[in-house]
Amino acid sequence: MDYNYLADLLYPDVKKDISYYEGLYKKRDLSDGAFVTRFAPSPTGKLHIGNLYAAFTSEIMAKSTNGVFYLRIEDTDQKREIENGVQEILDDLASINLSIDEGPNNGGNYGPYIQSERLEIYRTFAHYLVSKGKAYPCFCSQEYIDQMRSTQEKNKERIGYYGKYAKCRDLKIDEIKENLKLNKPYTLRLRSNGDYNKKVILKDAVKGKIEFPQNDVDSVLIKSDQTPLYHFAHVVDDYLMRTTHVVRDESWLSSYPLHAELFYDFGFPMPIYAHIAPVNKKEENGNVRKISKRKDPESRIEYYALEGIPSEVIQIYLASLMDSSFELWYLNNPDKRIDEYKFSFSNMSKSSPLFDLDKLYNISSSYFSRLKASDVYDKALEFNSKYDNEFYLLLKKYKDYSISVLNIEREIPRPRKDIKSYSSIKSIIDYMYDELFINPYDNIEIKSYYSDLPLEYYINNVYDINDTKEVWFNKIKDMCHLFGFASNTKEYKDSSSDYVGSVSDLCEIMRVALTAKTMTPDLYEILKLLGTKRVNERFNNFKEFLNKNKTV
RNA sequence: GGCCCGGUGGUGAAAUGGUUAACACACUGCCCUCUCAAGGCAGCAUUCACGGGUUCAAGUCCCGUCCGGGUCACCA
Repeated sequence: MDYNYLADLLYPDVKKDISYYEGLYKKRDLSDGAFVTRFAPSPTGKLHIGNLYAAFTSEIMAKSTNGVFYLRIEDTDQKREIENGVQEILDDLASINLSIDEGPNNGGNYGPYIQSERLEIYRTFAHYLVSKGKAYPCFCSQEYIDQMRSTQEKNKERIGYYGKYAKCRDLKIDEIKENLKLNKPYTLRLRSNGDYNKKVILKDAVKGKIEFPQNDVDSVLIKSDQTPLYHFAHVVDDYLMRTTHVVRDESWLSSYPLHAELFYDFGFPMPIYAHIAPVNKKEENGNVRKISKRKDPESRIEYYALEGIPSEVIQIYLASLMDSSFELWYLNNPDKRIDEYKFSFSNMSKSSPLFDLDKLYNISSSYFSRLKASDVYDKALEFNSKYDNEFYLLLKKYKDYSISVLNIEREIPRPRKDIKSYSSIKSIIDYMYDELFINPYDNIEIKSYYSDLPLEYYINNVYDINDTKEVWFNKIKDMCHLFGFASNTKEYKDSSSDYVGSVSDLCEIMRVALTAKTMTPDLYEILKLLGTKRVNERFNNFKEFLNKNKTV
């Protein structure tokens, strides 16, 4: 058969040849050891943390080798596509701050980066394959395929379009012409030369050496609607975009033999593959499964936006999932950038990690504790402008004051670690704003030692806003005995029956009066920041509250 | 079912044939402390899925078994 004739018959519109595209998308001029990686999602809905894990892995490997990371949208299946799918992917990636070098919105010399805009390229490459006798049109109906499958299942044979089941493999040119004339829909299939009894070897960057039987299935390359299937598009695109490392989910492992054959047929060099295990999730009942957007709210990207977990934190978490040695390194080098760490595929776990929210929050609170107050303020302002207008306006109105509040026990060697997300800030400092201190004592449990007398004494005889912390606390200790409190906890523990409480209980009265909470940051700092007027007000209000509740 | 991948504490995991199986998160206790958050110290917990074999020596190498997962589309 004259394959050139067949190729022109099937693709009469193809005028260019593959060397045109090879010249157009030249080998990238990068330094030795630079990786070219990509993230190639389909616009079928929001991303989840597992997708992000793959995307981040690709990005960080490129970044840490001074390579290129690009985004390619795989939208060749219109049936599954959703509205705004591309935008959602872009938003999700932006929310964890991945730096995309090339993509639909970033430009680049290897585009288009959306597969539906590359159809002419695919047709040219399909034409090439047909002209080499490596692909052929298949007019088999869905009914035939279904029937073939059930026969194979019944006979316990391997399933697939191969060998004697590949009816269209050896169609005569006249038959093909006849079918085309009748406008019969057809797919383009690979004419496989593989031998199932021979091996093909994958040297995977993560999994190591894996042997498979060779592919001998005449897989569909181009659908009857003329759009390519993943396998075909992957080979063409990753070659033309000069990808050096294909990072993808391990579920692709089993289609490696097909991909290997396609690369071979085209005569293209193969990229290095890194098949990574998907992120899993443990259910309440102990079952482990792949993390899911629907079932696991914390797997959705919006969860982190809503919680106010910084993108850096997510990156640090993903990095430690990728390579647990990173964790130790980062602990010792908290000021370095993530990409300064030398990541390696071979350090990646071969098995699926379990998603661990506790660990993420732990990383988050450490992260927050290292920030400067003004940085926390800026980001908190930004966060609340989206999610909490009331708090946003307060932060904005009392800028310097708010920064001081956020600076309590911060920017010191062992800073507080109570903030774990931007959304948690409000509940930690809300009492510092009169506007949010409304009916504060409603839920206070009045303890036996609560009394307004120490407050009264404190404000009249002790309080001096200019005291240092040490002087202040010594004064507090001194006044303990006047009201039956032990001046230190040891004293109280030794003979608790002699006292109504200890100095910590005395402080608790002040703390509750000022903040309506029993647990807050440093009391001294709070007193200072609230200022004389408000301390007076709050003490008086608390006194009123105590009196009212005593009589009832 | 065929093919492929995986299996070290509750979790992430280190270990490259060589002490008592690191470290981090979580949990528990103690210390420190005006409460909390921290910080310090200690503890809990892995018969390295199971069974054989090789070796002076096995989590590590070999064989078998079991369990979990993936894949076998005109989805990606």
